[in-house]
Amino acid sequence: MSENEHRKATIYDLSMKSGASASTVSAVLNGTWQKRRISAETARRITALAEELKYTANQQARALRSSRSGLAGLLLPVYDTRFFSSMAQTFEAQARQRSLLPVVVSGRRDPEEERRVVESLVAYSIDSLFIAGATDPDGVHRVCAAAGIPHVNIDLPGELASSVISDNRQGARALTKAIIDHARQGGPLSPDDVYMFGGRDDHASRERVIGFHAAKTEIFGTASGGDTENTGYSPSMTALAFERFYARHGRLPRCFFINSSINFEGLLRFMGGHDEQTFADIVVGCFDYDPFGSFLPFPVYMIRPDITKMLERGFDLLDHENATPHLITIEPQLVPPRTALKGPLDELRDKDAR
Amino acid sequence: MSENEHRKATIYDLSMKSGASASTVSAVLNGTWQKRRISAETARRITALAEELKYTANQQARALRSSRSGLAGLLLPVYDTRFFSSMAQTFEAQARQRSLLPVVVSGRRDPEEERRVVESLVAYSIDSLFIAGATDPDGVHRVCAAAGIPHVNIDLPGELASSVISDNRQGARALTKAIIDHARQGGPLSPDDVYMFGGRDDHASRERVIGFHAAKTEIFGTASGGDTENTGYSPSMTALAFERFYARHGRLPRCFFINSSINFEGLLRFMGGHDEQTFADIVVGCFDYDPFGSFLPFPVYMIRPDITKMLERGFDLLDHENATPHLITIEPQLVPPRTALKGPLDELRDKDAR
DNA sequence: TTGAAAGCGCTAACAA
DNA sequence: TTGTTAGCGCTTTCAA
Repeated sequence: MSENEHRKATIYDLSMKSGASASTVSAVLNGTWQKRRISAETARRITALAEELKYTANQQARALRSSRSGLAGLLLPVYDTRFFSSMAQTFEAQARQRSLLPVVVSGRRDPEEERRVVESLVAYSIDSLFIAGATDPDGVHRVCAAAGIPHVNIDLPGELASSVISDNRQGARALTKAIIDHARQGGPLSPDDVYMFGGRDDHASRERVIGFHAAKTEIFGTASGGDTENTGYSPSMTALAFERFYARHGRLPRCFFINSSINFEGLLRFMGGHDEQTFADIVVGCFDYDPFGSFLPFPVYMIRPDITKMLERGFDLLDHENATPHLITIEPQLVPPRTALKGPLDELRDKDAR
Repeated sequence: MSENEHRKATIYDLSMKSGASASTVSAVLNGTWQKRRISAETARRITALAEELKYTANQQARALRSSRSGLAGLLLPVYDTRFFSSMAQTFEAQARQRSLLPVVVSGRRDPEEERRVVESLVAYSIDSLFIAGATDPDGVHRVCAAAGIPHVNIDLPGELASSVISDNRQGARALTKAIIDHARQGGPLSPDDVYMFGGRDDHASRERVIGFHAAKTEIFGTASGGDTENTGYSPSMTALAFERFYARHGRLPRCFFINSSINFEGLLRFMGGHDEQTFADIVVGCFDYDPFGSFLPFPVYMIRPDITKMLERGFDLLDHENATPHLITIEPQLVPPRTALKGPLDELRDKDAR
């Protein structure tokens, strides 16, 4: 404590001390002074004074008056997944580059909660909203539209606003081919050896199922039925699905595709109850990237969506204000087993090592 | 599009339509109406009208007037680690319970950046700040103090403000004992077989080193020297440390303690370049929790800090406004290998499975 | 090249 | 029990 906790300086303080009017001070400090033909000398004086008094503008006042808050929102389902936390990280960097303050919130895959948290953002008049992985993007769209807030969907498309998504179908196809090819090296494989677990009835999952079947058909000439199990985005339901399969067949499928890292956690739970034997000859694909997944005791192929590019396109869309909703598709990356990719923070972390 | 994008309703709109004055409307809508002795009937009428017009208060105006913004800040080093993303998730829940809007920012372990991002929060007059894992908590403290913003340190203590931290020393001691006990089951072990990698010269790392040596001394009677390697919080530096060790000894240590999941990623990178033989008989401890880490092809013990409790104590401290800085220590949890703990979101995810 | 003045939407004395 | 009034700190015409 002991610090000088005096009120923050305002433009009126600067106005007093500089002899200039408050409006002049305001113009100098928010960069519009050239336009207002204020002399460079005056500007310099005021800037120097501002620095000396450590002036920073009150954003609430600015927002109230100009009705632009300088806040950019990102709606996530959850944070604690590699995919979404990377997205938060990347979003923060990109928002700051545009001198916006990022506000990240999570809707917990509950349409009600999604609406509530977005309304809490709307109450702060955020300037724009990125909707990532919402259960009900169109519901969220409606609350944004009612408040006149520009918004884009990221990773999961909506009908009513522009969207930037991963190429789920091609990604799933490539992933499926990769695990089948790998599994075949261990001996002949039939379509019945190739399963898919996780996901639910959303756009991404549907596209991935299509890609999954496309790859099976290309390779085997047929896709066999009953080879996908919809478990929602739930670790425990996914674990149960594995238990059921195991109880029925006395083994896991030779080769399977897991819909996301959240579902992958279901496999981890299953692993907790079974010995290493059980996993001796399986080959797994996961439509998500987590560096730890890559080093499990069996081969794991993963798909990493290109988050940086998705967000960049999202900002582009907001800048250009299209009349009709656009759909932009971004190619994801296939990550082979035992690969530790560098993240967006790697240079930071490295720089940081003393 | 096509939506009715009309201006949001204000208390004046409600005042007009209800016949009551703006201040009455305001009092009703912000809950102070009992105190102002406004009749229940009036309150009811106005509330109903507000609902009908979907009124929500303009938080900027409220903040400007009342100088309380309703924003609660959390400063993290990075998001994309299980520990910090769980913290963000838990923080959001707890902030919302107190009807605050959580704003999470990352300082990237750079004192400069930390100050900058905190200043950006101060510009929005956040009501309080949680400082988690800052490189320079006291620097951040100074900018908060200058602006009169209440703040607490979480997980890493500061000298100048109250702090809630994990019991790093006892946690490290328990972790070290656990890995030594486990490794001894595979044959006799000498103190030279037990190493520590990662961390740097901060409070947490120092405490962990003390706990690490305490455990070794308790078990072996001596701690041997040169058994810790400071790599910073950098995956690549940690990977290099493993490479160096391997080059010198032709193997990894039988038993080692990794300071955090970020350093653990260094081991993953090392794994990418070496075959499974190399990891056949090692036992690893990690002072951090990641569900994937638990299922690597060798035993991994982990320590999970009790994030929920740390944040709760943090909010308590802010509520009670102590004059002198307090230090609160929270016991972390030891997680044995092949354990998939449930997270704070588990019920949500499960509920979610259809 | 600059200043005066109005007002963004809300809260909180103070009056009535 | 309710209304009037004066700002919070800023932006933005409009006038000088």
